[in-house]
Amino acid sequence: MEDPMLIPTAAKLSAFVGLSASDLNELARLSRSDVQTTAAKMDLISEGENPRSVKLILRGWACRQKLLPDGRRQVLAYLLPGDICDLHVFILRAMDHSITAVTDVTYARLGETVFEELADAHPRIMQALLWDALVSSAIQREWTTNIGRRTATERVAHLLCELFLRMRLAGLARGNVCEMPLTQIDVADATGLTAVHVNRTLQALRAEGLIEWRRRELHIRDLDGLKSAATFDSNYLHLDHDEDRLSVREF
Amino acid sequence: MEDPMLIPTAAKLSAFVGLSASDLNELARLSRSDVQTTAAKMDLISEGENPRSVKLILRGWACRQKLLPDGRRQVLAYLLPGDICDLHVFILRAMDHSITAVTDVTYARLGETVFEELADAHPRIMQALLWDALVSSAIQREWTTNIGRRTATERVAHLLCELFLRMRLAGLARGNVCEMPLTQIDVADATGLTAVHVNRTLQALRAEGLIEWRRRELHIRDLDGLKSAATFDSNYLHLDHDEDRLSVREF
DNA sequence: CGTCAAGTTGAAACAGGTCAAATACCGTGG
DNA sequence: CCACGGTATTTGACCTGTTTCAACTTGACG
Repeated sequence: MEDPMLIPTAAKLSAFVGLSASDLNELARLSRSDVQTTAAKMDLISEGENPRSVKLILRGWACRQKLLPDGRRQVLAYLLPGDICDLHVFILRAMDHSITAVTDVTYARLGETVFEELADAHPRIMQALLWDALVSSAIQREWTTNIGRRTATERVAHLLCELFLRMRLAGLARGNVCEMPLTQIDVADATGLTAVHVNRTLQALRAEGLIEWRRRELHIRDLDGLKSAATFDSNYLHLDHDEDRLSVREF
Repeated sequence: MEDPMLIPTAAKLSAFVGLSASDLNELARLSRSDVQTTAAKMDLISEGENPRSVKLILRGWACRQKLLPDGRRQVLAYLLPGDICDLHVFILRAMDHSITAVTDVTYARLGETVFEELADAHPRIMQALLWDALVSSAIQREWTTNIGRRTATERVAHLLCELFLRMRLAGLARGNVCEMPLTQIDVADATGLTAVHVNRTLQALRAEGLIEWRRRELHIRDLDGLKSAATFDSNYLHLDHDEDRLSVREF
C-alpha cells in the first residue's frame, strides 16, 4: 500500500489537525472506494442535477463554474488534487453550478453514509473536513473581493499565489514550482477579465521577474514580490491551527 | 408571547422544512437568549477576532465585508433579519472578514453548545440551519458571478432582486415593497462599482419603470422586468424543497 | 507535416472610473 | 418652525483600464 501521507487530502488535512495512523488509513481507504474518471472539459456534475455523492479529487484539476444564458462563463473555484466538494450537499435538491474537469480527472465518490460513519469512527477527520469546508467558503469570499476590488494585475497575481500555496499545502509543489494546467482563458474566467488582457498582465508579471509559466508549469521566482503585487494576505486560508485543541492523540 | 411565525428566522426556515410547534417555540426561545445591540457602522465582530458565537440577526441589517490595506472595501454579503451567520465558525481561529452593522442591529448570540442540543432535540431545525448555510454559500457564488461577468446594470438589478426576494422570504415585504436601508455606496461596494456609476445605473432602472427607491423603501414596479434586466435565475436560492423528505411530522 | 487549440500583438472603442462641485435630505437644537 | 451641519445623492466633464476585433505566431500531438 502507498504511504498514506502521499495522498494529497491527507497532506492538506494534516495541516489543520493531527491525524492518527488509523485516520490516515481511513483516508487511504476512502480514496480507493468508487473511483471515477472524467475527461477534460466534461462535467463531473452539471447545473440542475441532483447531487448524489461528495467528490474527492485524486488526480487532475476541476473547477466549479456557472454559465450565463448568453455564454458568459464564471469560474467559481478551482479544485486541486486532495480537494473535497460540498460536505453537506445532499441537503440540496439541485446543483446551482456545475463541476467541470479542467484536465482529465480521477476522483472518488463518497455517499451520504460515509460521513455518518466518519463522524463516529474518525471524529478528527470529520472535524478536518468541516475545517476544509469553511476554508472553501473563505476562498470564495476572497475571490469575490479579488474580482470586485482588485486591478487586473492584482487579480491574476492573487490567483497564481493562491493556487501555488494550495498546491504546496497538498504536497504537490517542488520548491517554487508547481503544475499549472490552466489556459489563459481559464484564468480570465476566474478573474472576471478577458483572455487578451490576462495575456498582457502575465507578460507584465514575467517582466517584473515574479513568475515564469511555460508548458503547464508555474515557477514562482519571487513569492514575496508576487504577494505584494497581489495584496495577498494568507489569513483567509486559515493555515494557523490550534495546537491545543487539535494535536494528535492516539488512543 | 409573540406569534413564533412572525420571527423572520422561522419564516425563512419554514420555506425549507416544515417546523413543528415545538420547533417554532425553540426558535422563539433562542431569539430571546443573549440579545445584543450594535449601532450602525460598528462591527459585530472584526477581522482577526476569534469568533465565540453564532449570530442570529433579529432586527436591522448587517454585512460581511473586507477592507484592503489602502481602504478599498468589498461587501461580501448582506445579512437581513432572520439570517444566521456561520453555523460552524467555532472551528476557525480568526475571522477573515468583519461583520458590520449597516443600520442599528439587534441580534442573539448562540454559543457552541446550543447546536449540540439542537441536533438532539430539534433535528429538523438543525437540518434547516444546514440548508441555510448551504444557501449562503450559493449566494456567495452568485455574487462572484455577478461581479465577474455581469454589466453594471445587470449587477445592480440582480442585487436588488435578490434582496427583495430574501426580504419577502423572511416575511418582511408588503406586496412589492420592502425596506432598503443601503446607501448607494453600499450597493457600489457590493457590486464592484463606484457610487457615481451606481447612481446613474439606478436612474436607468427607474427610467425603465422597473423600480422606485426613496426614503429607504424599495418598490419593485416590475419584478419580471427587473429579473430579466438582471439575468436573474432564482435557482441559487434553493427555494424548492423536497416535500417527501422534509414535511412536518409531529411525534 | 498538418491541424487545432492556445498564446501574442496592435489598433480602436467603450464601459465605467475619477474628480469636483451642486443639490437634496434628515435629524437636531435653538 | 427654521436654521444648521453632516451625510447622501446627483450632475457634468474628462480620463483610463479593459474590452473588442482581427490577424498572426507558437506549440502540442497524431
